[in-house]
Amino acid sequence: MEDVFFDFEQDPTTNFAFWGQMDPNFQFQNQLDTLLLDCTTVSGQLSPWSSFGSQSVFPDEQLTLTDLDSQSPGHDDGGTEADSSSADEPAEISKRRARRMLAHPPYKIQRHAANIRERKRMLSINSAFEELRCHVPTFPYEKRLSKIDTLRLAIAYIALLREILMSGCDPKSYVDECMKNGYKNQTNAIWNTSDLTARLSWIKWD
DNA sequence: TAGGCCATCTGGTCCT
DNA sequence: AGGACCAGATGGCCTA
Repeated sequence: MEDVFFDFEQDPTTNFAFWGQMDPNFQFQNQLDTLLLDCTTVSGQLSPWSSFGSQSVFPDEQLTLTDLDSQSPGHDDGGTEADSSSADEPAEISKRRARRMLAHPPYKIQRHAANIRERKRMLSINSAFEELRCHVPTFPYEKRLSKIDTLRLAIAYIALLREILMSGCDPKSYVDECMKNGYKNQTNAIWNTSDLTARLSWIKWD
């Protein structure tokens, strides 16, 4: 886990992001989400393949996409490629031919629909991460947790909560005790890697 | 400028 | 057959 930025001396008015605050992109993401929902509806109406019937666009061709050179995604959809006559090798010709096939409108429409679905899926994952960030303890002005840090801290937090439950102690005194005595217990290893007790010391337990 | 993080596109695989 | 899920590739942004 990378170092977590935290400076107790830091002026609260500085521009360090606090995870509890609204993500500056949140509003934009919501708008994008709405847009994607609309697009999904539209793309559902489009139904890329149905609009072209059940007949394959490539009746004679079984495209071997894995054989294609990995063109930089999103930068060459195949439609911009010049028909150079310099490459005579059959393999090269086959590749170019395949790229041209991929540039056919039905494929592009289906791909575009898949991209929209994928973006929507990632948005839902990200919103779940946002929700999770709100449930893990952080320092008051700690930098917004990355996804991987959020997951690791959540795991550590759950482990600590389980220990507190098993101990039957008061949570605050349990954390205080851990801070005082250090990490003698091997079972603490799971959660003490995240400075969790230090973070928890900032929680108002009442 | 390098490295971390992230969004996006993409093709393959699995599932319904 | 089509959608969900996944991982790789890529480029942009930000920070030390």
